[in-house]
Amino acid sequence: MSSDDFFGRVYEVVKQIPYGKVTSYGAIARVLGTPRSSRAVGYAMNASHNDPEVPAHRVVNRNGILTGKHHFPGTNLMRQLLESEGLILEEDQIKNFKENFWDPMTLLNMQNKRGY
DNA sequence: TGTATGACCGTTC
DNA sequence: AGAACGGCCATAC
Repeated sequence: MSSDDFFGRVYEVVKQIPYGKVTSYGAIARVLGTPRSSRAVGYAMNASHNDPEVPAHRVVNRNGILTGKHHFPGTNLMRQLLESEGLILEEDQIKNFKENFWDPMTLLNMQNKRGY
């Protein structure tokens, strides 16, 4: 994938989300340098089925709500995937969202500290 | 080339 | 504090 491919960049960020952690569309948009493109991030996730490597279930909205649940096969797949990673869900909302939120910008800071 | 759509977000009533 | 509105960006047709 080329670095000017928006979808590709979104997928690269999503792939970096640690196991058991989640992030938001807006956070991804910010780290890509386009803070207002959160909707486009969601659009990219809609097409993420092209790349099975992308853990799309770890991306929720800023309220920790599983807005993309209905885009997964089955009825509760997204929820089950998150629960299997140790997250606690209240209906379709992540209960301990703040504690398990992972900001992609953290990764960039780490890379910068490493001298890159 | 122009219009319509969406797995969103921040601000404003 | 909760609901409603508008804006913004990248695709699809």
